[in-house]
Amino acid sequence: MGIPRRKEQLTASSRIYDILRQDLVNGRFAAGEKVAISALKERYEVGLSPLREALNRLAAYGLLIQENQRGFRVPSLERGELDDIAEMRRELEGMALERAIRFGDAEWESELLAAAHRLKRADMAPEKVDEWEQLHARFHRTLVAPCGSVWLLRFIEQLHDQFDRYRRMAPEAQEVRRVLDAQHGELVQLALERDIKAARVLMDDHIQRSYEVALRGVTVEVSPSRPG
Amino acid sequence: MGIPRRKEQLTASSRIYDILRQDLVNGRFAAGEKVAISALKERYEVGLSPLREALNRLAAYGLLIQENQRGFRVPSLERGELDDIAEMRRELEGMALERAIRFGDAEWESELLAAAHRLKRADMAPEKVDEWEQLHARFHRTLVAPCGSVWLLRFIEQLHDQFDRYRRMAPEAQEVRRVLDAQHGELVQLALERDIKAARVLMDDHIQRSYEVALRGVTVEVSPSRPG
DNA sequence: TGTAAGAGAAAAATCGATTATTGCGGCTAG
DNA sequence: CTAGCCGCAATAATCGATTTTTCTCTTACA
Repeated sequence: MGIPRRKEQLTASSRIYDILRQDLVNGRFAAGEKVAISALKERYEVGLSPLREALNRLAAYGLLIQENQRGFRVPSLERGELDDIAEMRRELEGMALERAIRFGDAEWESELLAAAHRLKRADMAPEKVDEWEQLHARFHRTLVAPCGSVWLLRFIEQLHDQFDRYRRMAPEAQEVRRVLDAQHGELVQLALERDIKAARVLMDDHIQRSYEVALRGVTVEVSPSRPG
Repeated sequence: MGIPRRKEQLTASSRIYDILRQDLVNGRFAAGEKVAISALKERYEVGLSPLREALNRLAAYGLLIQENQRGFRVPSLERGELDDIAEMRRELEGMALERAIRFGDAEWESELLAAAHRLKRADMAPEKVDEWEQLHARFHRTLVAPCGSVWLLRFIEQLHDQFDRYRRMAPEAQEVRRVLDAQHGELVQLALERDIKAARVLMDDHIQRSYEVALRGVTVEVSPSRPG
């Protein structure tokens, strides 16, 4: 099955880009930290050129901050920025969901059910959290996929990556997590019923609750010893 | 006046990035064309490393398409994509304008009047068109600047660059141009009056008319000899 | 006449070394 | 003391050369 296309030969740049993007989103770099290029070079066993190309891409994407003549930094976590990201997620994902429900066909319904099922079944044990995150991201992508705008999808993806940096820094919130997981199922339900209005309301609530979880990662950051 | 900040020392990468971005937006590369890296190297008198870093950034930004192991291409101009870009501009700039009118202060009003005036006074002679484009972009930026969301502004900027690629490819449309220019003044008027609803309607119309101009650049592309 | 294989050229990607800039310490003049 | 300046070490940026992959053209064979 599938087109017998030539095997997609990845470059070192693209490989390291994917890895770094994951690691940044998953909070494996301290927020605000300076990126030591030569350290990364060893840590990921890659040459300078592909590494720098990957860093340049990540900066253009918004997961790193580039300062001329002084390299790259991991963006710090700011409450104001999280507010902005969450607000934009509400706006754009709401818009996309509405369109997806309007345009999505039977094939979409199947994929949506499948994605939701896989996510529900997935193990959330600490060592399998990366896998769960993949399925979670995929579910949300599937939900809005048939919205008809590649640019809208692109922006949403970008915002998701930004948002997840905050969420993954925050402490676990089991009670809220249960509610959020249940909402995934409800979103599918409303999508299949083509209830645009209710779906938007639920999506808003879903993002709002996620936001409140993510927020705990920011406010906790304030050190009690330093008044800054 | 201004903070006595250290002089921002540009890197070769950043310099070439700015230049290429301009040239891409202004249509100085044929749509769909393959980017010959070594040709650019000579054309812009820059080394391979900074050039490649700039190209990587541009691809992440969406002004180039990167294909592993076979370099970079200039995106082709597709009607469907222009539709998407224009639609998103309407949505996002409408949203941003509404917020800007709500949050903008007196300082904003001054800057807006100034930007509109500079644009109106600007010469549109063919050899000064780059300057006019700068002022035009700046006017639209100023209009939505106080919307309160850096991400929204970022997306709008990106869409503007995409949109302008199409618009600058299209043949001149003097009559429509006059209407569009007049609308700039009317937008300022409505912004100062804080008439959110009317401003959004006008912005929608403004983008729609610009879209229709830009569209002429796409449909003309179709060769009469080939029926595809 | 069509298809596949392969050599050689062209282009992309990467490496290793070099150059330029910044950041930090100590030193000195006021 | 403290502000400012020098020089050194660390780091970022860039260069030139090399390796790897793709592209193109030719030839062989069915």
